[in-house]
This record gives sequence, structure tokens and C-alpha cells, in this order.
Amino acid sequence: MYRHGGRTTTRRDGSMTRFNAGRKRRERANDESKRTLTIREIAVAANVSTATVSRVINEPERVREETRNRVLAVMDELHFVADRVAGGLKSQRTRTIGLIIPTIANSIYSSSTQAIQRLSQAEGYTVFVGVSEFSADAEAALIHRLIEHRIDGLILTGADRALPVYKKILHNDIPFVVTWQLTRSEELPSVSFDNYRAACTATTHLLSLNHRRVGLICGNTAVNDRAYERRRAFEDTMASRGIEVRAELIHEREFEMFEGRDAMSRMLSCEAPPTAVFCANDVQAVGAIAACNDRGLRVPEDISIIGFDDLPIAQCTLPTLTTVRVPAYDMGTVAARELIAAIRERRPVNTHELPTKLVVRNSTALLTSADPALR
Amino acid sequence: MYRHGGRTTTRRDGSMTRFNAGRKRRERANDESKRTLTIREIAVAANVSTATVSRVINEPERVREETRNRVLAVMDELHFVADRVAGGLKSQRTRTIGLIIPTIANSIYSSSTQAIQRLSQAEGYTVFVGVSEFSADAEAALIHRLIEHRIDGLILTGADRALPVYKKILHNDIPFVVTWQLTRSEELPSVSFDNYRAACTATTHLLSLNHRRVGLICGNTAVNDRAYERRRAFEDTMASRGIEVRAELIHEREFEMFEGRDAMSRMLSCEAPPTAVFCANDVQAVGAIAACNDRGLRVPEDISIIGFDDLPIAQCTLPTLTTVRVPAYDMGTVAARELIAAIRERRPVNTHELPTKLVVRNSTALLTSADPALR
DNA sequence: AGGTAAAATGTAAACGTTTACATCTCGCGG
DNA sequence: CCGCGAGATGTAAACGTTTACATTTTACCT
Repeated sequence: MYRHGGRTTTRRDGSMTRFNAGRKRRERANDESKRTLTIREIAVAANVSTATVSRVINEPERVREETRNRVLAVMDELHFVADRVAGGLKSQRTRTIGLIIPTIANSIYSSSTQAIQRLSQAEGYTVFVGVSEFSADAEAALIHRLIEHRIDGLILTGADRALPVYKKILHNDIPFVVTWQLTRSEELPSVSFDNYRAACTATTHLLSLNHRRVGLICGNTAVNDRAYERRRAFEDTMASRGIEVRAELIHEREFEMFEGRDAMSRMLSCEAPPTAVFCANDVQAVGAIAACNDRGLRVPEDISIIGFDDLPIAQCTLPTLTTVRVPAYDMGTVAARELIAAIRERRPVNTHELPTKLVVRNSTALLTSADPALR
Repeated sequence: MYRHGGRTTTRRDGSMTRFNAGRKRRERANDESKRTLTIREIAVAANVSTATVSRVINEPERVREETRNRVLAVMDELHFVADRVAGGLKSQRTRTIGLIIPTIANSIYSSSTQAIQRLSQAEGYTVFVGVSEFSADAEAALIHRLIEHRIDGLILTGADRALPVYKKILHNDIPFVVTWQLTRSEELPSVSFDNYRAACTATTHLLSLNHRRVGLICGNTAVNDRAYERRRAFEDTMASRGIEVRAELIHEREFEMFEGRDAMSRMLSCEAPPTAVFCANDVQAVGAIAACNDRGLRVPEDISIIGFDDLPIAQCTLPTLTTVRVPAYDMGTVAARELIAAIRERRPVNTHELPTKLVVRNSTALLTSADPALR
């Protein structure tokens, strides 16, 4: 068993070492005297040129094994850590990529972010993350800052942003890819699924269960083009069946469970409450189910609810949540892979469309009661 | 209403612009001819020296308003984006901080991460995020890479790591702070709550409800010192009441709902199932509740469940989840603020202890049945 | 052994800022 | 009207790498 915490740390091998209270100060003192360790001093110590040291770091296969080992030994002994900032200046490649997401807490975006992280790290890239919190201005400022840091590539969330922002990215020659929103334009490459199509599937599912009075809870379409697409799909699908959707059955809310809960609660309070609701993301759907529970309404007997995303929680709600599975993790992987390939091969990013899938669980059911004045 | 998606973008001001298909190529062509824009060219155009341009960028108050405006105008006109990589090389400050977390998907860590992001961004720092996935080796590699990028400061998750890793951080003179684990050592500054104490509170709550056969579901203590502390607290508290906990009532699992569900399912299958279970994180607790539902067991009538974290979902489960509220967001804010202050003022990071709070909801109840052979 | 091409290594000039230090300007008291 | 100091601006040398190009070494052929 391993010990943790406090001042005691343990190694995998079982040896135990004590965090030495005096060490830090001593090392600081040493630091004052010696300047930062550079490639030059490694070169001297290993009796090679700086160019060779640089090669050992960046293209080890290009230096003879014997020399390489000698250099590596010296670097190891002196605890050398190469300076990628200096390297980046000359080489104009920083081996960093930028990622802009609207939010990270309590959301499906963390899933694609995790995938992007994993792939990028494996490929030797470090990720700058910027969280825009659904503010266009904040996003523009973040993108500017990432460009200042000379990222090698950029992953964006959603396609909707002011033209000058795209101009700036292009002008600075930064390869980029849009995620979470499918673009069919060559100029705006994306790796995503089709929000519109997926939301049509969800809506159609409810209609096929004979529901006609259907509500919608979704994100703020003014700042979120994914929400916009999903709402548009919902409205188009309803309209195509000649069904009019009253305004009180459409709620745009922030991305929180309690918002979904409140929206649902209001919908249930209106004169002719819906018999089914499409929640354009699972977070709000979980809140919506909770609102039904609050009122003693049974899902799906009294009301059907369908979500969107297929978060892990969808399998642990009561009832389990019918939803649309979205390839968040794959999207992150493919986007990062595609971007990095584009960077390395100096080629354009290719657009990829990923599939979604309707996952029918227990929160949706055939509308049986002809009279929906259930309560 | 705003239009989104496709090739059409919209501005807040209502003007609509079309993504011009021919533009990119033209601009690329221009790029070929002109070298990258530097402060030197800005200086020439504004008829000042590079030093003045640099000052306008970094300490605008130090240059006369008239001059400043002139320079800013030129920078704006030429779409200049300063190169922080170059700046970082000379100044030895990159205005970046590193953040290491074990996971980001589906977890409480995303909450502190969001807070760290928000504060850092507001203070002008860009955040490098590294995800270690609970691997010590991966973490060490990530930290090394962050140091290569010359981060100005580092935020770590948990305190348990090999001494050489700490040595490397110290050796490179990088201010750092530990989160999610309270250290009481001056050498290892942290901003956190006390996992041990909080887990004692949770366990004591169950005991005060007369539960004696109590199970534990927690993370992998070998790779997660937070889980270790919580398990230790659970075991100590039980032992202090003279209660022996059989091995089959303790399950270490990964950080997923279905893992908690499976663990709970196994516990319920054993000969003498627990009357209460402490899930050392809400994610596993949600899975545990689902496992009870799977078997038709009622929570809390048949079995009590307490979680840990107080994720938003804790208020939307059925029943709502009793849990320990953890100051994840505040912790992130304070840690980032403290770290940035330490960087700026060249002073050590101060340790902060944050409070936790038992939140009693509906998933725990007094043990009534004297005979717990409920089923 | 001599010749040659390939492989290994070295030299030194960038890369685009920051900043210590120098210089200039200007207002004001004496 | 001079001298002085504060404030504004300029000069130029770093910062620690990478890399084009040059040189040396090696391996292999005849």
C-alpha cells in the first residue's frame, strides 16, 4: 500500500523519500551563481557543437549513436531542459496547438477536449486551452492571444464568428479546423456531425410516437450555432408536418441542469402542456426529468423526453434517457489528427462528417391517451 | 434573429457578410511576398523606435498619449500581432501557466479547471493544459514539456509524485501550487480542502443514522491520493467505532458511472449486503443509485447512499443525493490567483485551506429495520 | 592506396522581441 | 538665461535555439 499526502512521497518501487525542507533554499542559492543551462554548455561538456546537441534533441536519428549517447548522458546529468521558446522563435514552429471551447464544466465539450488532449500529447503537441464562455468578444480576444503565442494550429468550436476573426487566423497562416458544426465549405474545414440532421432524427422520433404537442428546450441560439441548428431542425420538422409550435413550448436556456429543470417546469405549467419534449442536450434533459419528478409526472407514461449528446448520465437516469449519440470523443480525435497532419504536411485540413445515432431508451413512449389533459 | 452555419456569418450589428471563397488564395499570395510583420516595421511606419513600440505593447502608460495612439493606429492598420514567443525568449516571462489534471471528461476536475481558466485569462495568462490520465509517467512527461515551454507557473492536482519531479520543478525555478490535496508543508504549497476530514464527515453521517454495515466505493488509491485520503478516513472512522469492514464492501474503481454501478451491484450480491454506502465521488454515486434501481431497491428506504463532490447532478437524481460539497470552483480561482500573485511579486505561494460542507438530501435515512436481510 | 559519395559534424547568422543604458526634450526655479 | 531633473524616446546587445551551408569523417569501391 502506498502512502500519500503530507510531506511524504512514495515511489512505485516502494522506496520512500522524505521531502527535504532545506533543499529548496540551497538550490536557489546555487541558481543565483550559475546562469540558465543552455545547449552551448551541453555542447562543451559533450565535446560537440551546439548544432549536434540540437540534432540530438530534434532529430536524434541524424546523429551517430555513440555521439548521441554521450550528449544524452550529459543532458541527463546536468538535468538539462531544452527551451522550446527559443527554439520556436527561430524555427517558427512551437509544437503547440490552440483549442477554443465555450465551456468545459459539466458538459459534453469536455469529452472532445479530452480526446484532443490525448492525441495532441501523444503527437508531441502541447495544448493551449481557451474558454470563451459563449462570448464572441472573449473568443476573439482568446484567438488573438493564441496567435500571439504562435500556435501551430487551432481547433475551434462552432463555425459562427465574425469575418475579421477568420481573416486574422488566415492572415497569420494558422491551420485551423471547426468542430461541433459541420461546414460544407472548402474554405472552412470542419470535423463534425450534422447537428441539423441529428436533431431532425430526434424530432421525427417523437412524431413517430404520435406526439404532436412537442416542446423544445435548447441552448441560446444567438451565441451558439449548434443550438441554432438544432432548433431550426426542430421547427422545420414540425412545420413540415403542418404542426404549429407555440412560443411557450420553446425555451432557450443556459447550459445547466437547473435551467432545464426550470424550463420544463414552466412548460408543464402552461395551459396545454406538451406530451413530449426534445431537450437539445442531455444536461438540460436531466433537469427536465427532475422537473417531471418534482411534479409527480411519470416519464414516459405521462410525458416523453428525448435528449441529445448521450452523456454517460443518460444511462443512469430513471428512466434511462432516449437521446442522440454524438461522436464527441471521435470528433476530438479526428479533428486533432487531421489538424496535426495538415500542419506537418503543409496541406489543407480535410472536412470529415461523423455519424450520429438515435439511442432509444426508456424516456420516450407511444402517446396513448387521446386526451392529453393528463393532470 | 441571427443566421449561423454554412458559409454565412453574421455580426452582432446585423450586417451580413459572405465568406469569400477567393480571398484565402489571394491573401496567401500576398503573404509569400512580404515577410512576417515585426515591431521594426511598425516602428518605421509610426516613426518611432522599436523600443517605443514594445512599450506601447507592454507598458502603454509609459509612452506619451500622442505617440501611443500613433503606434496603435499603425499596428491596427497593419493587423499586427505581437510575437510572444520572441518576447518570452528575451524577457524570460511567457505569460503562460501550466495546469495538470488527471482527467477532464465527466468529472469534478472540469469545474476547477474552468475557474482556473477564467481567472488566468482575465489576468492575461494563457493556460497550457495537460491531462495525465492517472499515469505518473505521463504526468512527469507532461510537466517536463511544460517546463520546456517555459511556463511562468504550474498548477498540479494532488501532491503525490516522485521526488525527482518536484526537484525538476524547483530546479527550474517554477512557482507551483498543489490543488485537490491539502499539504501542510511549507515546501509544498497547496490550495485545497481537507479530503480526510471531509470523508470523516461523510462516514460519520452514515454512522449517526445507525448504519453499521457500510460499504465504500472510491477511486484507485494507488494512483490517486485524494481517493487514498478518503479511503483512509473511512477506514479510520469505522475502526474508531470498533466496526470491522469486510474487504467485499470496499471497491476501488475507475472514475465512471458504470464502474460505480457495477461495484454497487456486486456489493448488493454479497451475503451480507451493506445498509449504507459511501461513494467517494458523485459520479460513482450516480452509478450506485442506478444499480439500486436496477434491482428494485429503494433509496434511502432500503439502502442509504452518500456521495462526495456535490456535482450539479446530485440535485437531479432520484432521490436527490446526500453528499459533501467540495469547493472546486473556488479552489481553482484561489489557486490561480495565488499562483499569479506569487509569480508577479516573486514571493512564495501561500497555502489555503477551503471549507467543505455536508449537504443532506434524500438518499440517506435512519436505519430502521433491525434485520438488514432486506431482500 | 586513392577516390568518391554519403554521413556526421561544425560554423555562424538569424529569429523578433525586451531592456539597460544613453540621449534628448521640456518646463521651471534660480 | 542657465542648469537641472523628470519624462520620453532611442540604441543596440542580448535571449537560446535552429539551420543553411561548409567542412570533416567514414565507408566503400576499384
